[in-house]
Amino acid sequence: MGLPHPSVEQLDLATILGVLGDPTRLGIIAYLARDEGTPLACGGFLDLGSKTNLSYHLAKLREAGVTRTEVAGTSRLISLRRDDLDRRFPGLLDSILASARHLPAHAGLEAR
Amino acid sequence: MGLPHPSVEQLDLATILGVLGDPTRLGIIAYLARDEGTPLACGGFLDLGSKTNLSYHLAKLREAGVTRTEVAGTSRLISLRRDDLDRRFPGLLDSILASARHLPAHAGLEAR
DNA sequence: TCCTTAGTTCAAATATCATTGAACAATTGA
DNA sequence: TCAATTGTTCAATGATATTTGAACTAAGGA
Repeated sequence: MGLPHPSVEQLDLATILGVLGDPTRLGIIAYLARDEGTPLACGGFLDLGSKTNLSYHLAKLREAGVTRTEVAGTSRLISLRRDDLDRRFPGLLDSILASARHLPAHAGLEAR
Repeated sequence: MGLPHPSVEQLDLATILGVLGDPTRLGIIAYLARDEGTPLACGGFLDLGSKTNLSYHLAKLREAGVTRTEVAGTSRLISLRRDDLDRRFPGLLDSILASARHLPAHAGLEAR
């Protein structure tokens, strides 16, 4: 049984910007953007916060329509809603990801 | 005596996105983008909120580095920090403004 | 069946945000 | 000087947001 996701028409710019205005959540989408082909399980973000806290932030991202969450056994596979976001807000995701690339948090990621 | 503004190096992506994740503030920058050549006084935003409330939101935008506020007599002239934002976060402002253009709030503006 | 793994939900505590009206300050024009 | 115009500051209020640990659920494997 899938989790609730907003439709493309329901995507709201203020909501999306508000949700992305947080270092943890920017970190999450930076991780996801590293290889958009492979969805990540929640555990993949564990160095960004506690399990409970990540559950909270990942729900925010999903509810805002930034990410898609698929249930796979006991795991949740998280991916960026790239197509939907690009259709609704062209260029927005890319400019945010490019800007996030210069973030200290992401500089850390680069070193892995 | 000028008001405090963050330097270009101090511009923070999460802070900027957070500040723009609000309908009133998105409305303000949409107004400003209508004619970037002419700064607007606070009074120009009065249909977006009360005087007091606008003072609050305009301070948020200035403190995040989104807008510049120049003192001119009893007025404050507000403008977008287009150059600084483009230098630090290329394409970000434009994609947000383009996305904001499809907002209901901005549809109202179009009719003026 | 029993245990482990992977996440969620809940309640509580704290912090931050948004909005308002009243009072205030500074500039300008009569 | 007086009064009007433009905004800011303050205090109070109510609404959201963030974080935590404990308890919980659901799926998989031994």
